[in-house]
Amino acid sequence: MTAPHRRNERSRRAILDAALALLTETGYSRMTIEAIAARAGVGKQTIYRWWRSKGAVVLDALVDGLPAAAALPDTGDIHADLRAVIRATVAEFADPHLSATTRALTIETLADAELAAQVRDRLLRPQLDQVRDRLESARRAGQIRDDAPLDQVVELLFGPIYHRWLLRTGPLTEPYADTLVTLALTAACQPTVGPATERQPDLHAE
Amino acid sequence: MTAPHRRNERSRRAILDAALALLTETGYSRMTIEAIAARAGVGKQTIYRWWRSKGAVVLDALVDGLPAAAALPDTGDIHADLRAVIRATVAEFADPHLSATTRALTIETLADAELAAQVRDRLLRPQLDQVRDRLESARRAGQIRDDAPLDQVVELLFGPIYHRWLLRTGPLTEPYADTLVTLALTAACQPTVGPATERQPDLHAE
Amino acid sequence: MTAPHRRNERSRRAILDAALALLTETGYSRMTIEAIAARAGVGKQTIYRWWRSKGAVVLDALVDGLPAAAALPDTGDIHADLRAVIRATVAEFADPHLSATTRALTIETLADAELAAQVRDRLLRPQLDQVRDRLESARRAGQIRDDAPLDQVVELLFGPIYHRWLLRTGPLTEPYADTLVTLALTAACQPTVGPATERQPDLHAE
Amino acid sequence: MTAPHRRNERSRRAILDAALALLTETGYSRMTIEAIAARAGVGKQTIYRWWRSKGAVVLDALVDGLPAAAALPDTGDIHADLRAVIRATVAEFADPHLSATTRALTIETLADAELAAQVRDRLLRPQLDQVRDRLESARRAGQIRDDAPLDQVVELLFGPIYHRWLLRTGPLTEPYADTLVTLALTAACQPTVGPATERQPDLHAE
DNA sequence: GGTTAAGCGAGACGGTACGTCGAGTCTTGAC
DNA sequence: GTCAAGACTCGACGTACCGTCTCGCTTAACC
Repeated sequence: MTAPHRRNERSRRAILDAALALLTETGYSRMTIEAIAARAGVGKQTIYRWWRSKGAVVLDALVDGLPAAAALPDTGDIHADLRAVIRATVAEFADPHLSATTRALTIETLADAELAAQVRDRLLRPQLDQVRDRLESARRAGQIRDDAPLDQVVELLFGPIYHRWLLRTGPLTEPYADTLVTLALTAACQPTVGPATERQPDLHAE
Repeated sequence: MTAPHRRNERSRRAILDAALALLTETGYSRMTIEAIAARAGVGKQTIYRWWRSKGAVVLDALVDGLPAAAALPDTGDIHADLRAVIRATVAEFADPHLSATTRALTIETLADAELAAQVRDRLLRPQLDQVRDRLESARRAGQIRDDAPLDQVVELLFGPIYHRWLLRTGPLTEPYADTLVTLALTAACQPTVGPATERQPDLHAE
Repeated sequence: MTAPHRRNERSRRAILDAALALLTETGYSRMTIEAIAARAGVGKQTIYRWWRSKGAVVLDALVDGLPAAAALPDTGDIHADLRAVIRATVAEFADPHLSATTRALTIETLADAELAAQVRDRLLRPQLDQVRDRLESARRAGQIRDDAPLDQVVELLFGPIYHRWLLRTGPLTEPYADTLVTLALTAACQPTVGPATERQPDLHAE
Repeated sequence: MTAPHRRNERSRRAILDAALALLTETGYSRMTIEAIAARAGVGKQTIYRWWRSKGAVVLDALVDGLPAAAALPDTGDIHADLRAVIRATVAEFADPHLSATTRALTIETLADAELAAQVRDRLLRPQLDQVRDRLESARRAGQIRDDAPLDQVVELLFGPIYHRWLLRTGPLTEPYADTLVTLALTAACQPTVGPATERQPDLHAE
């Protein structure tokens, strides 16, 4: 691979900025590499040299514009803490503007496994891990079952949101968020019903 | 709209067949209207005359090849019944071949709200409703809480599967399916934890 | 090949006109297919569909704009008649504008044998044949040697002009033209000097 | 200009060799500066620093590989001496390999007047001058007319060859060469026909 | 003999044009 | 009026080279 120290930082910035601007102005699918290059005052080749696809550029642009993930607040009240973050997440997905970008990027990931991994690890994992960490702290505090599969509880929270957003099967509102948190926590706190199931491997075990 | 009684059934079939074939052969995103027309031995116009987009053709092709949804078996054991259907669903998503098609359609869904509604109502809703109906029967049998929000419980089952499939955050296995069913049923059966939340409107109330 | 009756005459004309215009405005080498298409209000594909190269378009444009070759005037005075046509030819090559186009097309023919044949047969041969015909008439009138190789005499007239034009070894003026005609006719009229040479085959013999 | 004493001879050689190799391998028009640089293991800038264009490089490469021009043999028989050199010239143009190179350089010549002058003076003039010198000697020996325009006689010999080669209007054979010599010498030896023409300035008069 | 500016390889850069692809529209004749 | 066929305009694709521009490194000339 090319030594990255030769890379022109000014161009890199211009491209990411242009991508972000076009993303909000014209939407992902109507945005073209050619337009990004023109807007950034850059040759197309310079984009192709450093990124594999439109999706990769947008991903970089988004990650680049994101604040570093801080830990979730831990008030000691797991229910309240989760409600806050899930409400925020639901609101984000409900916002047509933010939603459009996510939607667009999701499309790209469906067709490009490499990109999907990047999106997952650089954009989403941090958010999921925040919640997981908060749940772990709650478990240590005895607020949720010892054998609760934390990863799946996290998915219990985010999965339905994605589902509803993706398939538009219902509104994304605050009461919805609250019910969701309650359901997930009930599943995580109460003793399980039904036959015992094999313990799921913890994806985060080191 | 053009009167459909003039429509050439032979062409319609050829187009849907070609679409299905190309879908599995070349994948959704590399498949073009032009290719469908060529493969079907049909003028491009004939496709544009009857369908709004590539996604619409594919949707028709898929729905066309699908069996009508029958009701889920009801053995009286809600846990066992759900486990069966969720295991099947997880297996379907884990299968690379079936998964490719779903993936394809999901892409289009993301970019086209009109199509999304069609996919949701013609392809997915029947499946979700089967599960919802089974849950309703369980509620009547007193096996789950009276005030459990059935729609959200359904999403508690399917959301995480979509999420894990979409983001590839973990394997889609049988034990995973079983744990998922247990968690969802726990949430639906056990008394809720945390503060009371506003009752969600039932999406199916008439 | 595609049935030509489907071809859009309006586009064809627009392309040839645009090519001719650009040829005189910007010169051959700075003229691009893209510019022709834009100027003609035509998709690039339409040019690529019907022509193999820029040179082919220009050739068509030139041939298209040319009057049908009439026979040279025959006053009975071969010397005067040739002087007229050779003076005109020399003037044409001396004109920077006309010359530029010829020069450009010649470049193209050097790299493309197919095109070269077209240029030779459709653009140049008619002109050469006019002169040859006039020489033949002079031979019949007993004004030049019976065994004079007419094709080579024609080349004796045009070859040096091309040479001088191509290599810029000297000015292209009227006196030059006149001397050239005199030399060529001397070669054609006077008895040959030196050892007898094998009779060259007449390229036009039927 | 940059002081040439700093110039890296190894690079110069590598570039000229690479140019010559690519010329015969891929042909002039498909050969690029980038390819020459890559092949020579040299930075592009090193080429641009010392040559103005692709043609200039090729010219240098060709001149570099050429023997110095010696005087033509002078047996006293002007016809025999010319026949020898013209036969050789015709053979050279008939050879597809040598011809390709000439063709290549001629292309560039057409588009670049500065280069044309170089080619003319460094490559062609020596050859033409050899013939001219031989003719001059013949004139002194009384073998050709006193007032014969030697420059134009030279062109009478070479022009038709170029013409036939360029336009591919006929074969380049020995008998053709011989006829050509006879015609040119007839024009130069015999009294002129037709009206007297203004004496052409001798291009070589000092 | 050490310093220093040049030439050097490498290759990124902003550009221009390439030739191709597919979109969606339009036209032609056959049925 | 629908169909197969396919030409049309349009716009973007990803690539190839252009000629210019740094970057460090090497090297030869002049102190």
